[in-house]
Amino acid sequence: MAASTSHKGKIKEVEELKQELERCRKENEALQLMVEVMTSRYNNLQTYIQEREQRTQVTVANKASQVFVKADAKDKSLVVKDGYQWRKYGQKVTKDNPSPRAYYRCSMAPECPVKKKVQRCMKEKSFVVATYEGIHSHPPNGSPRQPSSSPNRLATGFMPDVPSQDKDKTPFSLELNLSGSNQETRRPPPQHVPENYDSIEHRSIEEYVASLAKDPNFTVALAAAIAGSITDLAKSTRQ
DNA sequence: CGTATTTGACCCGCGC
DNA sequence: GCGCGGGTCAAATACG
Repeated sequence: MAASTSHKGKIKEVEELKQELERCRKENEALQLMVEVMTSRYNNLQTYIQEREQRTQVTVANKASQVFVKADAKDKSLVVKDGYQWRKYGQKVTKDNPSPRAYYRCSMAPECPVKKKVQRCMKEKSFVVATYEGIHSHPPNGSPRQPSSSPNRLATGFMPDVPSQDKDKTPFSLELNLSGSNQETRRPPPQHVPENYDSIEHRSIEEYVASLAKDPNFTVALAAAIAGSITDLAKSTRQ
């Protein structure tokens, strides 16, 4: 009867494997559903943001946006990888911060009016603060010094961002739009968005991050970002 | 040699 | 008017 028990054992093993397979299949389905829901939400958010940007492009053109970038405290270069090419045209030591402030102009297109100021955060030396002014008249990461061939690009404008290929190089970045008081067309800023740079400087980053985590809007945006990453990952694994 | 960066000089707005 | 501070210019320098 040894052959019979061995046969039964094999059958049991197969059953167990089948169950395991079924369990994995269900888990996979659940995950796929989750990814689909998150992708859908992400797309909705993207569409919403694009519509808003188009509606407020005139006011946005005059607003500065600040980006916090995590950088090595020992690294003095103040380089912020944001997908654009910048030409340094000045450096100043300001009164309120011992670290020098660097002034850059966008060099990807000669007519591009965008400028940025980069300065190491006084309290958190592992962060640098980049302040962007204006809207790019060309796409990011294009061929250098090539003016945009499409005039429609001028109307839409390009806000500073961190392109996917540079995300690995930039451990952390956080974009803030410095909204003025006369912006009826824009949603009122959430509690965690400070009015100006000074208010960021005078609070600790940890405190700021903690307040971010409590904000439901930020949680939604974070979920969307994660969904985007998952979608990208799923695409790359399929290839 | 062409291009990018550095850095002191200069300009301009603001407060006193 | 003067001084101060932030922003920009431009000659000198560095670099590939």
